[in-house]
Amino acid sequence: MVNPGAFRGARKVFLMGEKDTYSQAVEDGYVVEAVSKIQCRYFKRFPIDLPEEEDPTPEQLAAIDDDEIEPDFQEPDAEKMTMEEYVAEMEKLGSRQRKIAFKRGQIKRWLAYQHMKDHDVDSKANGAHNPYGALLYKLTGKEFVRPRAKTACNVWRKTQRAEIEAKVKALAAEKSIGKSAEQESGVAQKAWEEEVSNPASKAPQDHQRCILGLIRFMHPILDLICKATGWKASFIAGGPEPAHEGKLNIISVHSGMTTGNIPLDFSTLEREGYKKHFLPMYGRFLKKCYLVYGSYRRVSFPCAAA
DNA sequence: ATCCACGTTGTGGGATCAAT
DNA sequence: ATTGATCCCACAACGTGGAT
Repeated sequence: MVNPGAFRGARKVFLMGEKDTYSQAVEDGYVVEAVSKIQCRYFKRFPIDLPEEEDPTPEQLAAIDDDEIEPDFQEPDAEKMTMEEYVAEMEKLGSRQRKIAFKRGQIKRWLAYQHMKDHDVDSKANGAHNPYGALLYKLTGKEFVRPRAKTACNVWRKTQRAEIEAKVKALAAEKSIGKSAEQESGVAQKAWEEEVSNPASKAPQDHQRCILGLIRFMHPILDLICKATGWKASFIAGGPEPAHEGKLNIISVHSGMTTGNIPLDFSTLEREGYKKHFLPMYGRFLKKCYLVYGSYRRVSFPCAAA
């Protein structure tokens, strides 16, 4: 047996059942909210005070009402007990809260790990490492940042500016500032600047990386175009693929569906004609683009990526 | 006995956020 | 640019069955 994992029995069964909800949330971009919801549902079924090795009965689980309002956990009342009792109660409350926080972390990690395993996610292709990051930055000219919420600390320190300023000045006078951090960030900064300002890489590996990420990159943009214009949008792209000895390939992405019970996108609705006429038309065009090299099959990418 | 393969867990430290 | 708080990821460590 391998490591049995943090969740077993009914707990594991429950979490397994939440995997789809989680994947949907990843796709639609509301992971944080979904995880919180799953955590709530988990604690409804498996209260933090229920021993780990103990499962609720199926009847108990079936009786759970997720919409039922959670009662607040009672804070100990200092007036109704001795100091020692109060301290003990507060410690109990604290340890219970730590336990909850830890369990929430476990649930979050478990869901992330399972999702990664099921969907074969390449973390390097996401987020900051997205090969389209630099391109997107160039296309839009600037980042599109969402408005930021205020933290309690930031609100508080507005009222303390004078004191903070004075203390900081006193401290800064005592300590000399190290150079190593400066150097370290200088290197990263240079790499970033190069990535943003340099022309797109011509290396076959980089082309292949971008080809593989094309759908993931284009789909959200097409969806946004549909929303912004009220139109339907399709995207078509093609050319030699380094990973297939430079053979021509066509990728198309469609956004927007027909009305009706079973909504269909452009290529699905017009499947026959799309395959018979549309793709060959585009293929003929591509062949004329790459024939310049003599044979589009061989010459375009002599050092095909592995 | 010892090493290897593997699925999983926990965490240190870097990245990011939200503000000035 | 700079800050502290928070978030997140890569990776080390773990547990255990199977191979040698």
